[in-house]
Formats: sequence, structure tokens, C-alpha cells
Amino acid sequence: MGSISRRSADVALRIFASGANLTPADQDLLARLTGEPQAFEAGSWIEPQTAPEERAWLVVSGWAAQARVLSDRRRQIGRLLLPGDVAGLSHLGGGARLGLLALTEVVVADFNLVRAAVEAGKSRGLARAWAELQRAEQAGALQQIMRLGRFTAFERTGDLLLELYERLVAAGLAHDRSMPMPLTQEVLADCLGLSIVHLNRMVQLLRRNQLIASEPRRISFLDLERLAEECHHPLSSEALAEAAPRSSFTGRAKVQNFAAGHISG
Amino acid sequence: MGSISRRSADVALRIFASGANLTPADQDLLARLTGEPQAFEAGSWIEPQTAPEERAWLVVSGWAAQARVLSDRRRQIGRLLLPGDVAGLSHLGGGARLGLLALTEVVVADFNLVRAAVEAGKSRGLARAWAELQRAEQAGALQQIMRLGRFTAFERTGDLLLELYERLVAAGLAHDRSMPMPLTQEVLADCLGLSIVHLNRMVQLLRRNQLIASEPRRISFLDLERLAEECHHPLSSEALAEAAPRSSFTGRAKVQNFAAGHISG
DNA sequence: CGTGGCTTTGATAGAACTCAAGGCTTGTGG
DNA sequence: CCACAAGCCTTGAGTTCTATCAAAGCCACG
Repeated sequence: MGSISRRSADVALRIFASGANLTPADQDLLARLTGEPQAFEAGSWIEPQTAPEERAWLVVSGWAAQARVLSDRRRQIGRLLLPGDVAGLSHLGGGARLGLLALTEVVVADFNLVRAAVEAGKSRGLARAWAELQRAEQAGALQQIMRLGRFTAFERTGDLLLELYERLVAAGLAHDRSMPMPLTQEVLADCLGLSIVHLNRMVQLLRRNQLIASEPRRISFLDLERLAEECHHPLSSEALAEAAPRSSFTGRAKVQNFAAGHISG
Repeated sequence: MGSISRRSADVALRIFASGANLTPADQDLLARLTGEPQAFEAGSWIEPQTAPEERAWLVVSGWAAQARVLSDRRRQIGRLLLPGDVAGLSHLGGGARLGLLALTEVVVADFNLVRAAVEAGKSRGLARAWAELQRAEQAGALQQIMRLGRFTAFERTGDLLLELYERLVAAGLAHDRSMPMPLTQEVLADCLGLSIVHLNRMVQLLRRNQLIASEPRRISFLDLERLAEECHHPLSSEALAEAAPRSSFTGRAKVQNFAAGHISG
């Protein structure tokens, strides 16, 4: 949890503000209100679900998750946070509170002052950007509900991977039908409401069906369009545009797990 | 879809604004911006999921649902709307769009002007009320994700019934551990991602376990606290307070379905 | 009194979970 | 440089949960 150079938050701030068209003055205000970056190691809670108040955080680098753990150790991940995402847009309160968990090594910046400024109506530009984040969070939640409610395990898995790819592309962190995948299958399973074993089998099915290929910490899509169709996932145009070069992975027979494993199928 | 007396929206407006502490001026603005109440019959789409733009609606009376239907007829209900709830708080756009479906006969009022006023920053009070609605919607979505992801069919069913009871109590539409239940089991199943048959069996299980009792279009809770515990549902204090009188249903052996059926235990 | 919508029941099939063990990598210490 | 341990992925077998299919019952309504 050390302190990091303040500048390291710049990239994330840029991602956060992308599409919001902030004026220079707003950008400056935003930079001043953003707290010192802090690092958390993989597996640690940035904010436990029992925290007395809900703080706002900007994810600067690394992947985090908002999660709730039941007394019998069942765990549900409500939302995955990528660099540029913000946790704690609004105080949820009550029984709905989630904890914020570092899935990889994560750097976050305190965003409470930004939230306070937005709530106090200090800046129209920031308020617009904030509203856009809330919109995206709401849309993501609905997508998650659709997945969990009526999708099969196979569809859920493909749909989530596509969502992550699209979000990473939007953040400039993926391209060419390939993306980093630092998450363990346990984490993916907890997103999708599946057991680890079953999720593993779905990933293998995706591979056997020539829909994805994976290197240790990376996943490539062999047929984005077919995967999207089979998973009822409406592909964003940006994701398709980014996919043009159709990388060399297509030819390979290398079909492996994320972080280890051998050829299977 | 006829037009209804303008005054009929008053109650819903009051529910909508409850807790927001609007000034008289804001209340007046709100009333002026709220459109003519319109009636829709049960089963009709107030707004199809293919609508070109997403309009904002205040539910004045009746129950509605935001739902998405897949090409193979699978249907997922993302959110149930009770009187006083608002659909279309923000433009979601993209693939996440849901339709708005009348589950009973429903009266809605056009809320687009209110949304526009909020987005234009016309009133601090209205903006606060609007933000509170967004907060509630977000919390509801997270609850739904938790339910669908990690709860068993039994827990989902009980948890949803408790949520509905709490929301109805908050809106002044239920009390004494008893609430109206105009929804068919098909609708409940589509909320919970279950088949009709299985949902029916879960309801029967709740009855057999002496947790609920039901008359034709009404459900009573025989042991709110035990149900909440078994379903991992944190009960709101208001729901418990409303429950004090422990109505006479407790003694009855009448254990029936919602709209029809016979004794089954 | 027949019809349609909803609920209930039973039987069967399929999906997903659990348990248990083994394999691949990576990192660590001798 | 090798042995070992820990974490993660993979596999197989058996069980539980949930869906599907089909039919029947109940109720409201015309």
C-alpha cells in the first residue's frame, strides 16, 4: 500500500475522462482533487464490505472487483474494474454494500473529493463525466443480470470475455482480437455464478470450438463474430474496428490455459 | 392507452419525491413537467425494446417491468417497477436496452421533461431526488446480481418476495406482513431466471415451510425474520417496524396459490 | 358449460455442482 | 542446479439441482 508517483494516475484520469470533453479548467480541477495513488497487492481488500462508509476510488492500474461474500463463503463478483474505472460512484448504503478487492496488484487513487465536488455541483463538466460513468455502470449491471439470469454457462463465459475485450479496447489496453487476462478461473467463475470446475469446462469448450485461444496470461479471439452471435452479444463497432488485422493466432493450434496447462482437445 | 385525470399522478409523485425534501417550488415544477397520465393494459409494451430512443416514465399505478427478450424467446426481467418508480433514469443506449412491459393494467406519466430539466441542471432539489433514484436503481441491480449469481432457487424466491414487500411498505402499499401480489408465476420466474415449474415448486416449498401463505392475489409472511435469514436477506428496519401487529393470517392453515389452486401441503 | 389463463403434478432429461486426485508452472531455498 | 511447495488448471465420477415435456386441475368469465 505504498505511495506512488502522482503522475502515474494521469493515464487513468485520461481514460476516465475520455469522451467527456473536459475543459482544461475541469481537467486541472480533476487532477487536483484526485488523491495520491496507492498500491494494493493481489488478493487484498482495498475496501472491505464491512467498511463503515463507502469511499470512491479511481483504478489507476491493475484489475479490481466489487464483490460480496456470503457467510457460507459463496462469493459473487458484481463488477470487474479495469484501469480508468471508478468504484463508489454513489453511496449505496444498506445491505447492498460490496467490498472492493484487488485481483491483481492494483494502484488506486482516492476519488472522494471528486465525488464530493460533483455532488456539490462544483463543475458541470465533471458532473457530465460522472453521469456518464453512472450510465455505464448501470448498463453493465443490466448486462450482468441478463447473463446470470437467462444465459447458459457457455454463453455467460463467452459474453463476459467479449465484454472485457470491448472495455479493454475502449481503454486502449487491447487490440487485434487479443487481450491480457490476468484473472484466475476462480475469479471468472465468481463473476458468472459458476463453479470453478464448470467454468474451466466452458473455457475448454470455447477453445475446442475454435472460438478462443489462450497463452498464459492472454486470450485471443479466433472468431469474434461467431462468438458474439453464439453468446447473444451485440458487438460494439469499436471492437470490430480494432479487430481488422486478424492476427496470426488464427493459424496456431496452440490451445492452452491461461497461466499453465497443456494442450487439451 | 387513454388519458387519465392529471391529478391521479399526485400520489405517485409524492412517492417518487419521498425522502427528497422538495421545496414547494420544486414540487410545483415537478408537477408541471410531468406529462399526462396514460393507461396501458396488462401485457402490453409501454416501450418496446426496439424503441429508437429511451423515454423516461413515472409509474403512477400498477406494476411494470423492464425486460429483455432473446431471439429464442428466453425472457429476463431486469427490474420490477412499482408505483412511484421511474424507468429510463438515464439513456442506456447500445445493446443493453430493455423494453418496458405492463404487467398489470398500468398508468404511467411521461417524465421526459423532468429528466431533461435534471440534465439541464434546472433544479438542485430535483437533481437530488433524481440521484437518489439512480442510487436505488443501482442498489437494486446489485441485489439482483447477487440473487441470480449465487443464490439457490429457494433463496432467490424468498429474497425477491422480501424485496417486494420492503418496497411496497416504503411506498405505503403494504403493511402487516402482507402484500398484494398481482404477478403471475411466469413473471416471477422471468425475474429470477427460473422455469415456471421450478418457481412454482419453490413457492410451494415456502408454503410448506410455513414461511408464507397466499390468498388469490396476495401473499402474507408467516415468519419474516426466519425467511430473511434463510434467504440471506438483510431486512430493512421499516419492514420490521411495519410488521409489528402480526396479523391473523398466522393462525390460518390456508395455504394456496396466488390466483387459483388448492391446498397443497 | 365451455374456454382460456394460470397453477400444479409427475416423469424424465440435461445442466451444473461437489469431491477427489493429478498435472503444469512458478518461485524458493538448499 | 535441483528438490520442493504452493497455486492454478485439468480430469473423472457421482450427485444434486433445474429444465423440459406432458397432462390435469382450478378459476374467472362470457
